[in-house]
Amino acid sequence: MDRRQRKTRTAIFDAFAKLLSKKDFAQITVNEIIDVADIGRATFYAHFETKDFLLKELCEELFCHLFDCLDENDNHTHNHIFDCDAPDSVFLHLLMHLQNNDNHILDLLKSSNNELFLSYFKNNLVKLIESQLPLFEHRKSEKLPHDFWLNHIASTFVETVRWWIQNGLKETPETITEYFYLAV
Amino acid sequence: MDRRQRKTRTAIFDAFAKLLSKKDFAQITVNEIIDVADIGRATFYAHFETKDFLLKELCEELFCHLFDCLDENDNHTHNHIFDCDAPDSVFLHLLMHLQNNDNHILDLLKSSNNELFLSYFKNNLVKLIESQLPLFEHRKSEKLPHDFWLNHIASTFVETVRWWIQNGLKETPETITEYFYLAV
DNA sequence: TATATTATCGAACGCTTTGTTCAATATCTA
DNA sequence: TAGATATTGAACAAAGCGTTCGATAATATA
Repeated sequence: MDRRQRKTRTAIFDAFAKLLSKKDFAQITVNEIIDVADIGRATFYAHFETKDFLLKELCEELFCHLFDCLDENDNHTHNHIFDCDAPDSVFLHLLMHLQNNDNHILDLLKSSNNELFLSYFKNNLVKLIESQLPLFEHRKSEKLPHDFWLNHIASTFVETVRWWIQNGLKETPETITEYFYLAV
Repeated sequence: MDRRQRKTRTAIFDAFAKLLSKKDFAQITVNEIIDVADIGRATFYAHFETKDFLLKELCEELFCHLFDCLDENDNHTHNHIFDCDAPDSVFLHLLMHLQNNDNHILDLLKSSNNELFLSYFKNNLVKLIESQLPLFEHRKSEKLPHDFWLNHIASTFVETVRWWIQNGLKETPETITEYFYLAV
């Protein structure tokens, strides 16, 4: 990819994420984005069809890639966000990266747009948890439909994260992981 | 309140709810609303400052009043949505009204705007659950912070409802209530 | 019933945002 | 260096927003 294109694209993403962490998606105008990104109007529309498509691509960049990397990490080893001294729990792993505010995901999850991002977060979590299901087999899971149970675990994790963030991240990732395992 | 005002107000609410059950809030224009409601443009703005305020008032009408009535029902008896042959669980109660599609809430929770309404739903649930907390004291709740536990119960109910609706309401309210109590 | 009050109407207005077009310019690649 | 490609900024039409105002219709009051 052309260096110019790359620079423009990241300038747009950065500006957009900055704005999203401050105000509602609906209130953000294209004019604001191109002002903050410091690019021409026509350039914006050369990259993204609309503001909605920009949002979609940002979410995919942030979450899908994140979880994709997590999957790959099970098999190979190469440098990416999940390549660090591995704690035993993949959930603890996630929380630690959140706490670090990697890719400013935390800022977005704190903002008024958090519902939006939490739903992306949950969708990707479901896939992840499916591969970790054996961890969650107890008395309860026998009496409940499989997909209900799956959804419940993912929801509980997401809502735990929401609670953690809304309360100002006072607890350690380890404590939150414990809460999660206790609740589920 | 003037009969004309009442008629206009409900015409707007009905039109808006109809549109919300079909398409995204962001894609709905004031022109569409006044077309469906069959009222003049100036009339709309005489009732609601903006589309956002209309949404807010609709949500309050739907959820706050609903839960307010539920509270009152504990003490007095008069005719409203929760005045029916009372099942023992207030949650079962809620699910039954959802299934009946009272006030078209179900249509809204099915739509692409469901996140929006589910978050209102949850906010009101938290208050309700606080009054029912003794029901939810088990082993787990002792080891978890009080507000975390409260949030967990409300989230679990909301996510149970979401799952139920997304799967096409195949189960009975009784079964869903059972799932909820098992999960939480 | 007669009168005063109040709500609705619809057309028109200025303003903001959107998404497109185009020719000039800058930057990349081979 | 030459050809290809990306960026730029200005200008444009179209659509939506929220307001204004005089005319008309419905309601409340006496």
